[in-house]
Amino acid sequence: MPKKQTLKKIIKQKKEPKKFSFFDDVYDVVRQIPKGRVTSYGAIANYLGTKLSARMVGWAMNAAGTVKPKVPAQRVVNRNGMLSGKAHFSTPTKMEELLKKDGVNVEKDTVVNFKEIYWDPAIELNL
DNA sequence: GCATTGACGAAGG
DNA sequence: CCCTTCGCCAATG
Repeated sequence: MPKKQTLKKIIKQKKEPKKFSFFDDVYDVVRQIPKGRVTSYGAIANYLGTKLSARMVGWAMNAAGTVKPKVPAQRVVNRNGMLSGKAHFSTPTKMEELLKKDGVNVEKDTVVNFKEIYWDPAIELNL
């Protein structure tokens, strides 16, 4: 995991032959989310130094299911702890099921005790 | 190449 | 406290 870097720099990298892009970075972080914990798009964006571009994180997740080592996108929710992306899973209930399997209680498309199991990469990975 | 959209988030009314 | 607007930037038409 590289240190914080500006999105512009990441974009620049994207131009490089190297395939390391913003998305790969996002995937990498998401894969490090411990079981039973969740985080938000904004937190990841913040960790990558682009906190104002949380949308890009979500956009990156859009391809999460298409990449090789599948990304546990179910552990990534919006700032309210709502499963905003559940519609993008194979089935609308898949995300919830996966979370519950992780030991995360979900109620009405929202993570219970979200704040308590919240995992912030910028803090946990502390850079 | 401009316009629209999007799994977000903060700020303003 | 709910709703709207704006910023962010890649992808898509």
